[in-house]
Amino acid sequence: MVKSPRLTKEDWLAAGFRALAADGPGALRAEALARTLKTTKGSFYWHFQDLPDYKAQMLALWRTKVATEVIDAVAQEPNAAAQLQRLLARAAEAPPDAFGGRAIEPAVRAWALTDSDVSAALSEVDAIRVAFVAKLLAGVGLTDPDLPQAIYAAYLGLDDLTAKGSGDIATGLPALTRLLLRP
Amino acid sequence: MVKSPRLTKEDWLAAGFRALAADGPGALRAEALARTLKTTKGSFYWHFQDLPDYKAQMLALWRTKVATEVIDAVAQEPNAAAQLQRLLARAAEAPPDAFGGRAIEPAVRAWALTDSDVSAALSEVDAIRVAFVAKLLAGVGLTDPDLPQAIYAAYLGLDDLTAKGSGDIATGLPALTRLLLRP
DNA sequence: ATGATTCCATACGGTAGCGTATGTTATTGG
DNA sequence: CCAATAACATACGCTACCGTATGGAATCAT
Repeated sequence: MVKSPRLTKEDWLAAGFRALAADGPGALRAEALARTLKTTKGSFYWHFQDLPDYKAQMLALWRTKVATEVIDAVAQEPNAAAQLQRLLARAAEAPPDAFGGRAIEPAVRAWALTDSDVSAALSEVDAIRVAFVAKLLAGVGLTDPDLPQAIYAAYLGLDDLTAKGSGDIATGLPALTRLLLRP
Repeated sequence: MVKSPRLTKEDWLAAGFRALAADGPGALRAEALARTLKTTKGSFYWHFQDLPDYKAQMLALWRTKVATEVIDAVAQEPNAAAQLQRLLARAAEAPPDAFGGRAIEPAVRAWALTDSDVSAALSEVDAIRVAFVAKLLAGVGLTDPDLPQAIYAAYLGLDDLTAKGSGDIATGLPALTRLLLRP
């Protein structure tokens, strides 16, 4: 299954996410991306107006992907307790390295440090996730208003700890799970 | 107290940390830093051999600063329980914006994504801190081997949540404290 | 003071990337 | 098969930065 030599907009965006995950936001350059795609920036500037336009489309794509990603993944579980366990177990897994997976989240967070649009989108995503965790916790009787943020912060921090490629997968969240679900 | 127009190596390094915190690792450029210091890169290349040398010195300085920073801050407390509470309370505070403070930690972590030396130093620092938290937790009878990593991850994640300058200080760790210290 | 040394300014060549302009090939509709 | 258009290649001027080289100013030792 050889790919067509013609590239789509989505090919460029996917390459952007790979570059972002591998080398950070500084790797989002037209000519560098063109080299990895074995083409030239003539293609880039046909599909996109300029770099800001390209980055905005990357951000929009990421934004829609992550909006419901985690929520959908646990929605199949029957009740809040099971959903919560599923969520925390998921957090302890090795992140999938595909685009949109958790592997690029630290890179997006790094990106947000220098781009206010990314920062705003990230704040939205964080708020959505914290609210979701709060709902699950309330379902098992934990109503401390600060707890959802703490749980979500642990989720983010474990991403940080594993993103450095130290090899070993962080195993902290099961410990939190035990702590939370004890009666 | 007007500063001397002559700059020291430390002035350059401090400017680097300000730039890193404000604009990310991509801001560590000789000429850009020179502009903020109202001088020229002639000074930079007198104090430092080149950019890699400069970055290595920044990293070494940060590395020594953070090695004992948090540990010293809580060492004055008499026992493990008090030290633990002090640590978690500290984590919930607004980070000091001075150099070496927690404000630059997300930036250093972003920096680590594209620099393996930074990544290695960060792994060391993480390991030291996790070990310290483990000691404190053991002092209050919590010996779950995964728990220190979870607590530290929450600490990191709260930095992420506040680093975006959303204004409101994260208040999640007190919730974790209550959860941990209940009998 | 003055000579030596430290510190900084300026000019230079080289590289890499941006965005545009324009030419060239590939694909499609009729 | 052949326009028409979509997709890409190439060349260009521009800017920003790197690292060096060298001259000049500030500071210090004696």
